[in-house]
Amino acid sequence: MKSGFKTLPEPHQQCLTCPVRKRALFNGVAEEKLDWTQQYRATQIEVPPKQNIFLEGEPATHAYTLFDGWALVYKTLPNGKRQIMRFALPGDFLGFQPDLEGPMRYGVAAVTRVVLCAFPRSSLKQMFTEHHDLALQMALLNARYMELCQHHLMGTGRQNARERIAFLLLELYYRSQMQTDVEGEAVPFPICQEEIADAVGLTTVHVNRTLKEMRGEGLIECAARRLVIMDEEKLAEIANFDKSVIEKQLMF
Amino acid sequence: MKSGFKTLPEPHQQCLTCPVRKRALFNGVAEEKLDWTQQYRATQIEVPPKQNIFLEGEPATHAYTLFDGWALVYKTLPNGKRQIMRFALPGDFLGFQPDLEGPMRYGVAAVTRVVLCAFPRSSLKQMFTEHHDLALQMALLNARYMELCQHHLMGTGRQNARERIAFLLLELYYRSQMQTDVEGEAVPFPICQEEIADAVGLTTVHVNRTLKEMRGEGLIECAARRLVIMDEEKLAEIANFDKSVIEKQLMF
DNA sequence: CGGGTATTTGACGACTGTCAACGCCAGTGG
DNA sequence: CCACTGGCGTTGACAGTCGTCAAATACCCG
Repeated sequence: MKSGFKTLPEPHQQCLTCPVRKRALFNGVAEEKLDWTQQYRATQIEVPPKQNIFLEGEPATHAYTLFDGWALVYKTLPNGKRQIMRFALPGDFLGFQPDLEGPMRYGVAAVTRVVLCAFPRSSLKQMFTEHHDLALQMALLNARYMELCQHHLMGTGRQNARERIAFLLLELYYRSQMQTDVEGEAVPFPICQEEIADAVGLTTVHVNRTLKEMRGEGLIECAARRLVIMDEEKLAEIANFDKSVIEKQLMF
Repeated sequence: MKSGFKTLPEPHQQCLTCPVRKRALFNGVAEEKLDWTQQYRATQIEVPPKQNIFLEGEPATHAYTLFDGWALVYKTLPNGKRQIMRFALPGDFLGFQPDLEGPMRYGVAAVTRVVLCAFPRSSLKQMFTEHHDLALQMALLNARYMELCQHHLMGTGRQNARERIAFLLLELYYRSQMQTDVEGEAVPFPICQEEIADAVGLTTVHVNRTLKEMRGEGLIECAARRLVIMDEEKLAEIANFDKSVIEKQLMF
């Protein structure tokens, strides 16, 4: 799958200019110390929509920071059913796992066209060992992803279709809004109903029915890869989404 | 709730003798460097069954390594429904989250009587900053918990009652077995059906029906706080539990 | 022995999945 | 320019899993 990768001629320093600095790995690392990241020969690559970045169970040479676009992190059951763990947005780190260099324990696929900053996985351990700010930062980042995963688990385990979908829409709405800093408007929403279904643990048919219902109630509008939240308050109520608490958690 | 805590007269060094060293925070830290943990004034405490260790949304003074007993990590929806994120077994770390010193984002409760080794949360950051092996170790530990959470999410989102329960039983069976190194026998199983239900996202009634069914088929036996897996292979098949893959992940 | 907690059971209904078909739209090629 | 094709969204009928409600039984501890 990786044969489609295309290496861009951008300079290494691009890696340090991730648009969403505050949630990237290098947040909190002193500017003057960033030079050494070059020694890990970071490279920028581009992946077209729908293409896999990691294949479940397969080895991988690099880990990545997502610079641009959306990706999805998933696992597949032996019977073929897919569960999406989380959607990755710019600034997110992809490819950290307990065995730093072992085969990937989850798959990652590009949703849109995606731009990645690559680190050789073989140097991750050294990187974290020599630069402890990075190790702590990675631990904190990972704790954040854990938070998302736990929310997700709570929703899937204890909420019905309406509630789960409302929750997902709000989560992506806020995370997306943080990227663009444009409030109250339509946010990019590049995922299809099948992806919503695989994320919240429903079938596409039922997701469709639920979205139709929500549109009918004037809660949301979604079309042409964009999402508008019409009645944020009511949607938040449905989702059991306590903005004051969760916003902080999403922001971190 | 914490009023029930009881401080034991054990020496600090107890903290370094967690029975499950290989998965504890100090794994990989050179023995001779462990002295400094004392400076964080680690204390051992004991918590009776059913008592909360962390309350959701409340501040907390300490984080913990679980030395003995089982605990459960949970979140609660505004409507009161509880979702158990994971069961913590000896060696597990409790209380790491993105905002190291902020209010707890999840609750933790003792399942059995529990023995904890406490670290002041206010010194966590310093601890991780000054000892980067610890920061990396924490990141890796956390990645492991993330793995469990993701498996859990996949099960809840994409498997039916039988499959989810089979998976949970096997997970706890293997994790529990690793603690005791006794194979093929009954393992301790101190959780009740309501806790199974809250973990896998079902009702107690349905959990009960499913367990009955499984017992009837000779797959398992569970009573008196103990669990026996009668037909491991068949249970693994039901759970879509690929032992060769998952055992490694559980072991890490 | 008594009271509280956990387990068990049955009847019923709702939510969600399955199957199948149709419509819409964009990209492709003649 | 138009037919063709594949992906995605939409809809309906029906079935099944699972939740709800309610009550009985078993178990544990003081």
